[in-house]
Amino acid sequence: MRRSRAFIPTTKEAPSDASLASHIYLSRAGFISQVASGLYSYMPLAKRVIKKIENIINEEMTKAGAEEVELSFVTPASLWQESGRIEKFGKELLRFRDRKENLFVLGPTHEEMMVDMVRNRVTSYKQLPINLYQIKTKFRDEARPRFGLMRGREFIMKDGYSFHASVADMDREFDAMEAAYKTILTRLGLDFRIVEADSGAIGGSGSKELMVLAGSGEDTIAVCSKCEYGANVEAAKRSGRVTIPEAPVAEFNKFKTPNVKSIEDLEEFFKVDGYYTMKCVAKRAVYEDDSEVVLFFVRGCDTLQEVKAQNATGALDIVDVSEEELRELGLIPGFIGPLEQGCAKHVIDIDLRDAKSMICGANEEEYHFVNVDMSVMSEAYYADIAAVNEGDICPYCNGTLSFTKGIEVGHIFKLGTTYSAVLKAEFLDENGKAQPFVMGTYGMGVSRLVAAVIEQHHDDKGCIWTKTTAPYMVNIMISNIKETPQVELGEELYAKLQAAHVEVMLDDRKERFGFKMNDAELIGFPYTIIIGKELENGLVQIFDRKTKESFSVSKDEVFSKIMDLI
RNA sequence: CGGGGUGUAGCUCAGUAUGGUUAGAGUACCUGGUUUGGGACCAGGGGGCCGAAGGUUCGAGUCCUUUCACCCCGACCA
Repeated sequence: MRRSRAFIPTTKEAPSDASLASHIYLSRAGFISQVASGLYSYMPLAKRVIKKIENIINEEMTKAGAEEVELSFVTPASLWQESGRIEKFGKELLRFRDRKENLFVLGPTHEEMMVDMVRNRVTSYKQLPINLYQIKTKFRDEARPRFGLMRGREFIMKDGYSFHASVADMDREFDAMEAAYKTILTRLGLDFRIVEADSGAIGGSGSKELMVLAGSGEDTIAVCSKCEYGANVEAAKRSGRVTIPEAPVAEFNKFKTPNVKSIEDLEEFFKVDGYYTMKCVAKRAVYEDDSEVVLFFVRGCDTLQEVKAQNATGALDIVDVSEEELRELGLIPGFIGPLEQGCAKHVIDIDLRDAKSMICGANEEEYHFVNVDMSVMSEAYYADIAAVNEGDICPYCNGTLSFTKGIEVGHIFKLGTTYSAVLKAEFLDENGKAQPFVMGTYGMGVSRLVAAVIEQHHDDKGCIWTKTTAPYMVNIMISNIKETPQVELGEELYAKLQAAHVEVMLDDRKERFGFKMNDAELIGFPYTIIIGKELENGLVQIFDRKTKESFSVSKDEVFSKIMDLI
């Protein structure tokens, strides 16, 4: 492509509302154009990058035995009513009616559509397994879209669904998809981690997220210093802590503790480590038809992980409760403990099972119990509800956990029969018995990947595309188009590289050197061939965007040199 | 969905407290000229329903009411 003919509207200034590097540079370099909140148009450069990513996904999916399909974007609301998700998704589903007043939904994900396509067509275990995927625009009417392509309302996603006759076969496919996703992200040139994730209300026996590591990521993930373990903090586990403080020595007793309400007060009052105190976090668990107050107990040095807490109760949502509500139930905020207290349901963190030497509220104004032995509460409901801390011990080895930020670019689920059962998608097994399909689902955010590449690969000058994602591999810059020899060499190289199937841009604009260089750095071509002053000595320069270094080569060798580099 | 903020030239923004000729700057764009290794310089030029609707007033970008859009924090995000 000739730069003089290309539609690449670069600007010196970023949109005032852009804060993330990917948003700023993709806007400034003329990749994307915002049209409304969470809606972006892809200009030529972005379109090229998207195609590259899609091609890599297609290649790896094909290798893994998956078949590409395309489901309609507009989906009948009746399918969503059938699965029950029309309520669950709520306002995120954009609904509208056609001229015949039939209700439709813009597809935010396509489990229902895919199941609908397969059910009654695949009817025997002999036809299984199958794995179908598509790469398509999705629409979720997010309450608050933000960060450019990172969290748009309309976005491109690869979504795949596999159908199996057994859980074991689904597990096999799940592992194969994980491996394929690993290959895809590696080929894209990304530094990533596959982590264990919260499966959420949708259930299923397991899920993993693919996290591109970047400081600007919205998710916090815990990673092990020694082994491969990584998990979203919403799901991270631990096996304990490195050092356990010395236990306080005391007899079981009820102590008067005036004005000692917070954990800090307790630690100060008894001169004891927070490890031996018990914190109560009261929440209201909201279910489909009713709600109740639930008391969550964790060690004073821990914090409640709300996603885990929600999962432990099976609630649809958990919300804060006021002190007044607690008092109405007969609870005394600041002095709530698990002993001798039956006002509300308890969930106790597993780390407190059989804990000794604990201090907890006595459910009486200004009193705490000391030297509590939790083994007396062995019948209580224990669950993993505490957030892991940096420095906690890995659940699989003796390494320690540390936190890092990640961008979720993929999520793979073992769905099981969640959808097939409710949508009555069944096959006949070897015994002629009807069984719902066992399913897996595999998502990857294509447009989010575009942003993720830049979040991980940029500098203060602009984008630094990896070789497999770059919209053009080589940029030929003619420093001064009034110098005929420069133009001639530029044209010659341009023709030669095109003939060699290299994606090449020829910057033939009547602009000054500095202007064109800044432009090239902003766009982020991996290599720029600078044809300029040194041509008098038979030399041109090759500029490497990643290292920002350039070196001279003779004009006769530049073609073979660039072919070596790419 | 709660709280806050902003809408003026393609873009980034002044101007609005205290209403007053023809609404400004930088940048981008067009013309001509000089430049040509890190976003050049000079001269000339085009470009605005001041988000929208209604109101107050002799007079509204500015004051009042309504509304829409966009952004930020939070909640939400299988």
